[in-house]
Amino acid sequence: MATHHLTPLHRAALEVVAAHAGVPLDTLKVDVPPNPSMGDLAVACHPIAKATKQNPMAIAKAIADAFVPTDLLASATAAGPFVNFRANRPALLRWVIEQALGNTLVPAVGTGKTICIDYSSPNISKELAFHHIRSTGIGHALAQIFRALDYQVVGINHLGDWGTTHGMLIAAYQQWGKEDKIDLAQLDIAQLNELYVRWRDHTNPLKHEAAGKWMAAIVAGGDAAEVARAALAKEVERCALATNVARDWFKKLEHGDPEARALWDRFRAVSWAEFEGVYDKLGITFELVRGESAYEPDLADVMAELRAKQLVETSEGAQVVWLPDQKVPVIVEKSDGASTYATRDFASAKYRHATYQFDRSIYVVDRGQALHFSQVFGMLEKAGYAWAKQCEHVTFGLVRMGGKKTSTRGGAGVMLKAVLAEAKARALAKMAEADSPAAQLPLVNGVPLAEQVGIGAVLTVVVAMVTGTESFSVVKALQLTGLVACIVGLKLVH
RNA sequence: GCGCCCAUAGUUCAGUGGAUAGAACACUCGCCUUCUAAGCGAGUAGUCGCAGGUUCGAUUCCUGCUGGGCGCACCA
Repeated sequence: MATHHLTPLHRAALEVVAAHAGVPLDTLKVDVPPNPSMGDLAVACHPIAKATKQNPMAIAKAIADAFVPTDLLASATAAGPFVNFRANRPALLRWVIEQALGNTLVPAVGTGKTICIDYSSPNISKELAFHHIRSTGIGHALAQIFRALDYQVVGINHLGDWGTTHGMLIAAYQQWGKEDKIDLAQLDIAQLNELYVRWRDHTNPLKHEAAGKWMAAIVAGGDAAEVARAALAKEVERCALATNVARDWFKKLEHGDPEARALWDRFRAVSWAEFEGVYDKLGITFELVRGESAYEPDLADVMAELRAKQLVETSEGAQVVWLPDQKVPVIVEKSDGASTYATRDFASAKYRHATYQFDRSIYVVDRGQALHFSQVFGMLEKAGYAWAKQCEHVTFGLVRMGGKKTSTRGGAGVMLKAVLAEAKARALAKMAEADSPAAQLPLVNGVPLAEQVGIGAVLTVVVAMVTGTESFSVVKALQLTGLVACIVGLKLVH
């Protein structure tokens, strides 16, 4: 047990037991008794019993009998193999108040250390879906905690603004933009999102209107099956061609094609304006907003480096890196020569280390990305960077609403804006219904109280649910009881 | 098929190598001079998935099994 973070009270209890038994401090630990009436702190004597081959109950009794009150400890009693201590309340309270006033209640364990935290990192050109609040909220909470511990925190928003997805958007705009009379000057994120979803459907053979009939016919067999099979094959081929069109657009973008670049710039600006509004509402901030595209100039160097270190092989036309104990290699360059996000994350990790000399670099990303991050960290290690061990992937599970996933891939996403609006509306209704005096308070920091309460509740619940199969509902979040109510209350005070 | 994660109260989730495993919601009862709601108080609630192992002691650590989630090369 790390003894350097102990409060004087904990240390005092440990010292009493350790001194009497003649064992080092760090072999013992302090617990809280199951019942407050038993005492404030408990030290178990089992480790001493093990070391000295004595009866733990006898040891505890001997220590309690020999106890002499100290500045901080008022009494000691033996309870089975435990020594239970009661604190000297006035002395303890004085200590707590002094620490609180001096703002030293939280140990400054991070002084002089830098920590990079990658969170939120949404994809440009898609609306912020509800699930984005997980990474955003957890990352921001971690950042605040590390700041309180006196770390220098670099909150990073690694925008997904590069890659084939953006080729898809350009392709979709080329395909439908004109006929739909999409005005680039008036473009909004909903339209971009729609283009994206439409393109994904456009390149998915199973989304063809006749796909259901074909599948049925194939299952039924006979001559009709042959016809259906041919039609499906044709559709698959068309989708493959369309997919290549998107890949080509991304390649053009990577090579600086002016038309591709201009569209991408516009899509990016529209998206960022939208994101900023939401972050503002949530009270989320970043030290660095740097998209994947910013690493594009580094990619050639990364490839050269990986090749120089003889890590790259050609496999099925793509450039790949094999990692130990992995059945599938990491693709660092696609067969058409375009980059992948593994390469870009490799470059961004190097950038972060070069720029901030971080002691830790944390990525707050859902656990579906676990393989990806283990690959990126693995490549860094294989490339000889010792600091790869200081990189960590902080995972969390998917958010479910009503038992369903909230992914945007299929276009059935739940929008973050909608959830926040609902939270606000419900908070407002709740206040009015309870005839609460709070409803009379018009603004807190210029924002309607209901909005603060609603957002606070949603953020708190979303950050609190870290493991397992989460299920979220706004109604639940707004059951302002217990912990949630306390935290929301604190948020309002600040 | 392979890999990673998870399994605790009716539900959603905490938690720990040690003493009686917790909270919220739900449910039941009571209080707030009438009813309802909100509020407050109390109560009921558990084979800690199953089976072995390590240990003085396992819900916690290890192995196997079962059940669920996610991921497995040119999306990010």
